[in-house]
Amino acid sequence: MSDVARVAGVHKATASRALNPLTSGQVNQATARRVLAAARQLGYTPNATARSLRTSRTHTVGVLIPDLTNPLFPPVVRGIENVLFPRGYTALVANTDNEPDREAAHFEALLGRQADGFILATGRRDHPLLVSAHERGIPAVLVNRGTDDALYPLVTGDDPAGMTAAVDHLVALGHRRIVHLAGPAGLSTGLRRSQAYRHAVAAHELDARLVECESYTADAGERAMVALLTEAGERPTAVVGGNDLIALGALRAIRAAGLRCPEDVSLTGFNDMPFLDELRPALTSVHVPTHELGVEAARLLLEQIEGAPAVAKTISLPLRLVVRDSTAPPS
Amino acid sequence: MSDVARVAGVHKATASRALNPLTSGQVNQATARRVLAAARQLGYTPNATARSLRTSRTHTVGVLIPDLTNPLFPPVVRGIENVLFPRGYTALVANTDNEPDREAAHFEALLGRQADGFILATGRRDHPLLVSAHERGIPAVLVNRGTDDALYPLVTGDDPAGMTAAVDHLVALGHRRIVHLAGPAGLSTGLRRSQAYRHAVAAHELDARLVECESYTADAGERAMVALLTEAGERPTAVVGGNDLIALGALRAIRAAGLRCPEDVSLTGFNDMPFLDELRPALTSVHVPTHELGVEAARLLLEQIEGAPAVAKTISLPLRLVVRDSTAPPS
DNA sequence: CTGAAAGCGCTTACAG
DNA sequence: CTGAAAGCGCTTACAG
Repeated sequence: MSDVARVAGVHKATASRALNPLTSGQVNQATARRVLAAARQLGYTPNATARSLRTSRTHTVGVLIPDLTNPLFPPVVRGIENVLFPRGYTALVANTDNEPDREAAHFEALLGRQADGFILATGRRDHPLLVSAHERGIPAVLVNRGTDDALYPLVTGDDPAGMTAAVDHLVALGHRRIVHLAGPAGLSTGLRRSQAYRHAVAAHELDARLVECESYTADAGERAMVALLTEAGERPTAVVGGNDLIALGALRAIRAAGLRCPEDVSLTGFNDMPFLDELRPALTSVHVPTHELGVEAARLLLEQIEGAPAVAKTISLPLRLVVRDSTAPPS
Repeated sequence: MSDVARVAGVHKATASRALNPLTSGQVNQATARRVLAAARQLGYTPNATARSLRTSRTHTVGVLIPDLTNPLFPPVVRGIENVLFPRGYTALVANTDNEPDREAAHFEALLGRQADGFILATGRRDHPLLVSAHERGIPAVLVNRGTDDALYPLVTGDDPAGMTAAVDHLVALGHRRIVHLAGPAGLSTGLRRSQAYRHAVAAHELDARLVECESYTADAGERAMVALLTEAGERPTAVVGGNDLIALGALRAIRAAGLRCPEDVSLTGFNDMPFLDELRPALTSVHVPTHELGVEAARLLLEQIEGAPAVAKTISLPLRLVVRDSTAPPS
């Protein structure tokens, strides 16, 4: 920047003002033009590090997700990026694998890099990191998964409505024995969907039957379904997966047991991850607007960074059931 | 840090030396312990911004990918992160959507943030950005897709070997009319795989027949397959997709035409993206070790950042054909 | 409208 | 082994 100032024949303070859109009004138009020209000529790129040190704003936000490899998260991250980038922010994405140590290590690293705020999509319902962040006045927003103590805004899908839509659909098809392969109760989505399932079946005066999976994975879903199929008692005619991966695992177990979907067992997923359409049978699922989740979270975070207080409100985005080929009337 | 120094009763220069593992040897052990204790007590986190300004190293690398939502890239990014994070680096991931303007804008933004280096997985074979980066001595590594001018190291799958394995497999099953639904020739993978396809069929003294798709998407694959099926001449008995998405689109078109896979048309993909196993038929594909690609790229970048020259070598990782249910002898 | 000066929080050659 | 000082590249109150 000193070079730019010299070429333009002004003091570097003036160059700084001319180059910053917010302060360029304080500078004579002709002078500003000269500075801009000099900057272009020299191929000048402002040093964001120096700027940050001076202003104590890095225009950087930390995004903590469990695992980028889970198809739920890439669209969330893109939604976040799409609102952040045009406003001059960049996202530092870190994968925690739902391990508290990794999460804490990344959180510390991001704090050291002076992130202006955080978006957390990580799972546990109980979250010591957040308490200390809140005490320190650090802006943050939660996506998809809440914590028991509401300290920060949460952007999430309307899981109860989505779960109700899935159960109602199965009941309308004529199913009476509808089992829920639930996500871990230690995750807020797992708990919330399980509760919604109980309410939904109760509303139809059906019995709740629920198997908790160890994790939101196909393998866990397969194990749970195998266990369910070897249990005594009448076989269920419909299974509601806690998410799509659990449903995929259940599908494997259904086939391995020599059963057909949807003829013998109807099956629904949750999240509507990509390529469900290409499966045979194409999987009925509850669509979650993941991109919009990211967009809303980024907006709320930006508001906080710009001074709005961290209100622990919840923003629920509507979900919709996408009916495909894995659900049919019981035979 | 001044606070830490005061509490420990030393000058901040000494505190700085004690806190940095590389310089803590220069400090009396007892003094160092006092500083560490003070830092812990105050909950001190070093300000990476200030450090960067002083050392002109941000421990940050820019990762430019086309689209995080393409299942090829998340594992690459995780591989990158897995080597970067333990070494104190973080990745700034940006999506370019293969648009030159977006790419240039992100590149500029990352340069302004003083990224220590770049990993580029973006597509075009011709790349003005890279030329200017190279002139400026900026460390960089390419992943998966190379450029025509070799300026930087490239880490990629051994596409020719993968393509040859796919064609050989189909020939061994008895296929003679094998078509390639190619990726765009403007992308280096598209060109490279097409060439390998031509060589592979020529080696079996078969005619090459190739349809170029507009992009690496299911829709483009579907359009290309529809066009192919409406052409005059003998219908092919096997189709080699330029990637899995193209193959998925081809599968749609095959079905829409009332044909069965693999009975009427055998089909292979490329990349072996997640969940191909769950498709019916499960798709035969060439497995690309995406995580390893990211790991190797990050290693090479770190070497450059630490002073190694940017040698334009190519590192080819082995690929292997995963045979599933979408390929069978012609009927 | 512009300049001169101070300072953001570190690191590191230079003395001692 | 430790301290005092300079400086990384910006921004911004304060004068003029």
